[in-house]
Amino acid sequence: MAHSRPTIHDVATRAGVSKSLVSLALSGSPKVSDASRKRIVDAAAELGYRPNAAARSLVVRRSHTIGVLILDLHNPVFAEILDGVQTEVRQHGFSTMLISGGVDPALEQAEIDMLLQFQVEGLILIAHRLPAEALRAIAAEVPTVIVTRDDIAAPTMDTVSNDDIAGARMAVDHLVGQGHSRIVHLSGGDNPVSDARAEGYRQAMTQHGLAAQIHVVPGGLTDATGYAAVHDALALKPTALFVANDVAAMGAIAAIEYANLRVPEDISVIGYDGISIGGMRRVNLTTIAQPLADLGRLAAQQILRRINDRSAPAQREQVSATLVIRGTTGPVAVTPT
Amino acid sequence: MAHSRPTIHDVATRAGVSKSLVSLALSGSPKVSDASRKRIVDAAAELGYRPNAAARSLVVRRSHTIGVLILDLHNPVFAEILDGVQTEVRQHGFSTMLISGGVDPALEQAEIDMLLQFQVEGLILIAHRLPAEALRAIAAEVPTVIVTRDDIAAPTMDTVSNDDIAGARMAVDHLVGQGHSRIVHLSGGDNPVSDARAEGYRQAMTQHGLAAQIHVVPGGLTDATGYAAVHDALALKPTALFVANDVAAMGAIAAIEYANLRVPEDISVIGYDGISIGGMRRVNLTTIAQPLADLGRLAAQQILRRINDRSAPAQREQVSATLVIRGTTGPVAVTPT
DNA sequence: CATAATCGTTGGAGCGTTCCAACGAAAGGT
DNA sequence: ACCTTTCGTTGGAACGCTCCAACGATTATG
Repeated sequence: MAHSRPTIHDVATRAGVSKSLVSLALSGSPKVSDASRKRIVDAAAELGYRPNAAARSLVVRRSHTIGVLILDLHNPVFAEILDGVQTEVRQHGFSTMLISGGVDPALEQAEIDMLLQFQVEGLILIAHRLPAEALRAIAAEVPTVIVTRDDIAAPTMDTVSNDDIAGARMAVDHLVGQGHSRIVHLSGGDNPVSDARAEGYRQAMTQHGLAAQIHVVPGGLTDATGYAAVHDALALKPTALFVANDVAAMGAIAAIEYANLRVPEDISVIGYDGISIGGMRRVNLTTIAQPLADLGRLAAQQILRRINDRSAPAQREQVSATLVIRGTTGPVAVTPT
Repeated sequence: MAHSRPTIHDVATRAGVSKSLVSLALSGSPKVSDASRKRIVDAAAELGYRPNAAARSLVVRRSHTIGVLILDLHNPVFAEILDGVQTEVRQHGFSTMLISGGVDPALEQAEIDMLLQFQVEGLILIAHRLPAEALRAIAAEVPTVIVTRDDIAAPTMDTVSNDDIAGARMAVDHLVGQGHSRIVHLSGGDNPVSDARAEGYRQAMTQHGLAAQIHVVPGGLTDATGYAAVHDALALKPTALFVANDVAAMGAIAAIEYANLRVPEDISVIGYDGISIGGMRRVNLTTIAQPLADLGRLAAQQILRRINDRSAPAQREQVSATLVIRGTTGPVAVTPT
């Protein structure tokens, strides 16, 4: 039973040298004789030696780990962002410690505390629910970047997001371009991202002279809430729906079809996010696509930058979303419902 | 600039006690006077003290972290399993360190090495690609549980999986029950899980006296590979397709519809996994559903059990999949294509 | 009243590393 | 022949924490 792992000391005695030399050899120092190096490497291999990262990080005061908080793993958006983070971060010799937050902001704070105890060198928060104040406190302590939100400012906190207002306007523009005017927005509930998208909807509607047609139906960001919100939306007799995100849009489409209406013939639906399943022909969802993996990649780059220079000025990067026209939107019917 | 974090020593001097007492007080020992405890707690709060997990784990020789390796974050199956792992593990005061493996098995091994350097107390491998030998070496060193595979045995390695052969048979049974006989299997490529599902398909076909109809078209586990494999499958003029997993099934359906055939009227399609998006009405995929979150939960329970008793006998838990009939399968057409 | 037990507290050792100052031996320069 | 440099190597301190043995002061026991 290899119950206690071999330490550097075990390797040293086996190779007949001092532990210092083992450390030197294993970190690839040039000032170790070839003979010693070989003996050390062999001894380490025979013993199955693996350096203890906790001990190392204690002395070098670096953990080479960055913490990632994800709101909800079920939403594929976040998995795709995470993937971008992961690949970028790994290339620079860092690991990620992942926490998926719960619904409760207090729990979220506890999770972050735990990450900080592990001495993560940076924090990437993907769609969190923390109050601005708590966020600033965290950012003051450790390099932090927020993904998908940029409404909170702190001197040393970076953000990477897409311009939700602009994206929402693109959605409405597309719908109007297809001849729609009775365009209802299914909101994503009470959070900054959804607020911005609703705001973009209002702006674009107003700009197109459709201020009188503005209707925001409260909903959520999940399949179920999208499904449920359709009932209220249909009462407004829309010809098109702009839904706050793709997942909810898929739920909405289900509900529309359940009500014996066709998409897009009777009602056009456009989502937001650009999750990959939306691109599967089975789903075929028209959407405003964010470059999700890029979002993750950029977040990783920002955090690495700030780790190297903690006092760098706050950077708020924006990526631009693009309209992806697929099968759930079409021209308005000649005889409106 | 709070560049160097306060240590236990800082708290001690501020509270006017020794660092030992601080340690005692903060770990909730009863042998600390109320007066001292209060002073210590206050001092810690004022300083924003946060214990250094690396230092602690060095001395207590426990990291309270378990490592999770995920093959591919893009497949929603894994996210759902991970979610189950996460909630269970957290309840027991553990954290997770997540790595999403690449395509390259060598890279996977490197990732695991890194997890081990961080002194994770256990390893949960969700759909890995490691050779049996490497796996046994790892299991000998640290508690390990494999999710979604049970073909490799090691004395101290647990597995949790569903019975893929039985599940695949259920799929075929369902199709046969709908009158199908020209049932083609789109395989998931060359990996143990896909092999088992193909094997179940063959067994069931044989059992139903359809041995002559057995056709396995090589494919993969992604949307794109499912889409691509349909071309070969259609050449066999099937009335039903059993696809190795849900994601590929969605790709397959897209390809079928692109070929101007209808699902399920012309061709029935059944998948495997039970990912949640399959349940969205927009997708509405008939499938063999694994209890994914349960899979994750069980894996977590096994790892925790083994952490407490490293020499426990290997446990191979199986969960049972269930047939979920939705809209992509139906009775065979009276005039077969 | 002396001794023993209890209480709250403390210094120090040790966890597995890295890194620095310093070592002796060999090689080079004069 | 001596002094200096270079090379390979080493012991020990430090990182921040926990835990143990031991402390003095108070309280209980005989």
